[in-house]
Amino acid sequence: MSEVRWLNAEEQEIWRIYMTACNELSAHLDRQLRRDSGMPVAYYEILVCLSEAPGRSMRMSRLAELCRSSPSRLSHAVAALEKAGWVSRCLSETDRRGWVAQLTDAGFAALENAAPGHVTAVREHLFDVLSPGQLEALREISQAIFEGLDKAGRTPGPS
Amino acid sequence: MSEVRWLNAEEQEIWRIYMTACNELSAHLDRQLRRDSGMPVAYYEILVCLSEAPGRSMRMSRLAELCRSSPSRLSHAVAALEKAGWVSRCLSETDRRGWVAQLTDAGFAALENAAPGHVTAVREHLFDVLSPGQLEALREISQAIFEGLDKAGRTPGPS
DNA sequence: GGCAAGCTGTTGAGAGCTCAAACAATCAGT
DNA sequence: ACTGATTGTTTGAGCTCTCAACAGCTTGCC
Repeated sequence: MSEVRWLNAEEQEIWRIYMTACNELSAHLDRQLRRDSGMPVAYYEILVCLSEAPGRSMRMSRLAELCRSSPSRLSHAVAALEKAGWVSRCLSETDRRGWVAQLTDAGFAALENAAPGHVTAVREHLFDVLSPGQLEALREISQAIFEGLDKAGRTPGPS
Repeated sequence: MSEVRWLNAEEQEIWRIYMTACNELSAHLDRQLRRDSGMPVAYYEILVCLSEAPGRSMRMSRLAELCRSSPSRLSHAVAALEKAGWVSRCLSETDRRGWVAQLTDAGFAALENAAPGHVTAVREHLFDVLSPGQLEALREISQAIFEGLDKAGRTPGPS
């Protein structure tokens, strides 16, 4: 029940520029991918995960875990990808509750078509504007933030 | 027309952890604000901008600029905020094309109610997990990314 | 004055997300 | 086996965002 520790001007600026840069970068990449390949970044990441899996296929639950997606969100997304002909679904043979998503040939082709533009944009707007030291710092910073969230998530704390 | 410069394993890890940390932090704060105060972060930011403006009111176009929002998005958002009774709109007196959004007393009260929890969450998950040196680095990194995007936006370049 | 061009903001359709609810298959305990 | 809890996934409603199209006002120029 202690007093709120408000942000001073400097802290507000850091907070604001951090969120702005990340959001604008996400938005830029999403527009690029939609325009050039007709898919949002979230769908691209699903296809990438599938393409790297053995047999280009994976259980829905495992896929959701890798993509940091809720089961519901993944279910909707895979339904859309199925409609586009990029993914197919079939019942798991070992556990009849489960479904296995598989990348189709058309899906793999779409991914091969989309990847160069996407990777080029990431390199241009992230790796080309930061020094090696800054990249290492960014990794450590991001890990600290992520671990802080993760810990709080597992231990239902104050916020 | 040169070859694509793919990301190596280390670069992929940095890219991935950066996006994940920022997205998870955003999602965490959005859930907190929705749960405790019934508004998404995007709406909270609109209310903050208005609360700091003279007369707690501002032209829609200026507000969109400050919130880094498209005119359309802001228009939808303010319509929702008006429905909630937190914002009111009236025609500009100087330019009859324009509208002025104003924070209502109920909107100011909602903001006062929401701010402590939000700021506490930001402090807990950002400022409390990073050292002063990391915060300064994060500011510089974010500025570099943002300026890189901004420049590319004004000069229609490769991506 | 009159007209084209530009600015300001809204609207509607559609896409993707979240949340809560549902449902079927499995597991653990008796 | 039977029952209840748990797991894996889907579904539907509602919300917010994007994009493209539109409408009203203003400005500059003849």
